[in-house]
Amino acid sequence: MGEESRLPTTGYAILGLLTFGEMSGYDLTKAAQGSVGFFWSPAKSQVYSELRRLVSLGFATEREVEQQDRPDKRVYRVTPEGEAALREWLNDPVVEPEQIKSPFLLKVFFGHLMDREALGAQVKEWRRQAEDLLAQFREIERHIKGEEAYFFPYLTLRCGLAHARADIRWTDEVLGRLEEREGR
Amino acid sequence: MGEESRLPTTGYAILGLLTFGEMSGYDLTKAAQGSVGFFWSPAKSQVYSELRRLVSLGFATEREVEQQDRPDKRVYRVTPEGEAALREWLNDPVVEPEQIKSPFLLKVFFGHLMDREALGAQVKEWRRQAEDLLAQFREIERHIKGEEAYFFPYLTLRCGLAHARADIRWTDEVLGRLEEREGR
DNA sequence: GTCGACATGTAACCAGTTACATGATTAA
DNA sequence: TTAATCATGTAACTGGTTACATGTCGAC
Repeated sequence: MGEESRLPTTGYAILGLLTFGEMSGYDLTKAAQGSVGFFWSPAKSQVYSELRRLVSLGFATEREVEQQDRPDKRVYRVTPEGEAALREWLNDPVVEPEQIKSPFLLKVFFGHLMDREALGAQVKEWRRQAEDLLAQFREIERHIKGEEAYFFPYLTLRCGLAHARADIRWTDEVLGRLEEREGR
Repeated sequence: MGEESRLPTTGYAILGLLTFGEMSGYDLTKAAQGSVGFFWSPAKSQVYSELRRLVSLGFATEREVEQQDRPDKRVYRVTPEGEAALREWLNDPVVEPEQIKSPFLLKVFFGHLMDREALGAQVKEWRRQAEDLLAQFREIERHIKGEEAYFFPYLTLRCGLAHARADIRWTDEVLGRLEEREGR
């Protein structure tokens, strides 16, 4: 016991989603998109291969479901061992820092090599995207705010909201500084 | 011309850093850590293999430098073609959304499966890390604020500052909500 | 009747990580 | 003299992405 064979994080994400009920790979991919996808988004092929591993480790069970209208599917369910492994990971006190990949910030960093208008346009586009996200988050908030069942997801949503707002304010600051610099 | 053979983003990151001067793979890795590393951090082996590709594409040139005290090294320089490719990428109006991987937020999302104290402790650790980052950013800001040469890097720094502050505020909110919930 | 969205998954590839290798210098 | 850090890089592995495959249903 304590056989610490750390899964890739995607594995835990899947186990976590499976605690909400039996799902197929397709279901999981969809479920992720609308929830944890904002801070953890596995590709679908990744979901499928990870599911195979979870089964082989005894962390999930597989069941074939035949359908008439649609392709047959395999649905998965967490086992007690799977949930134990998940809990162990969750309670592990090590807090990995988040990792960000932002091609856009990279471009800004090298802004001196960009055309003036190209940079301005991209910053504005970035702002638009942040506003889109913010609207999406607000919409979700309307639905889950105050719902005890969504207490923890709501916390992560609040984080998303804070970041989207910070991004919008930042783009305004940048646009201001660029204009001011133009004047010099 | 316009031979659009899109490099992986790491390739552009390296080309960008090389515009500041001739560097070895080791130098590049170090340089990235203190600057673009906050939003784009290639592993060193990735830097080396990408350099090989850049040379083979004619985007960089390689030069052997012998040293007595230390291992010999190969230093790299951008070619005009390399800079052109970089500029093309920079000016391309497509703005890719940033991608975030946050095992921590994933844990919070599944907080209902965590032990009370474990969650609290990890949120506090998260806050600590955000404060560390904030301090680091403030220190960098002291050095580069107002320096025209660092105008664009400074913009990205401002983004980092905004995010670090948002994270700290968010953790405080979370801690508050957790406590309040405890009472119920 | 064709085109896009829903539904389910596999295979091939590549980006990126971890582990390995090696030697010199400095601090304890 | 042993360990840690600087300095430079390669090899082996794996997580994750893109492209491929296939069939149904609804909309136009």
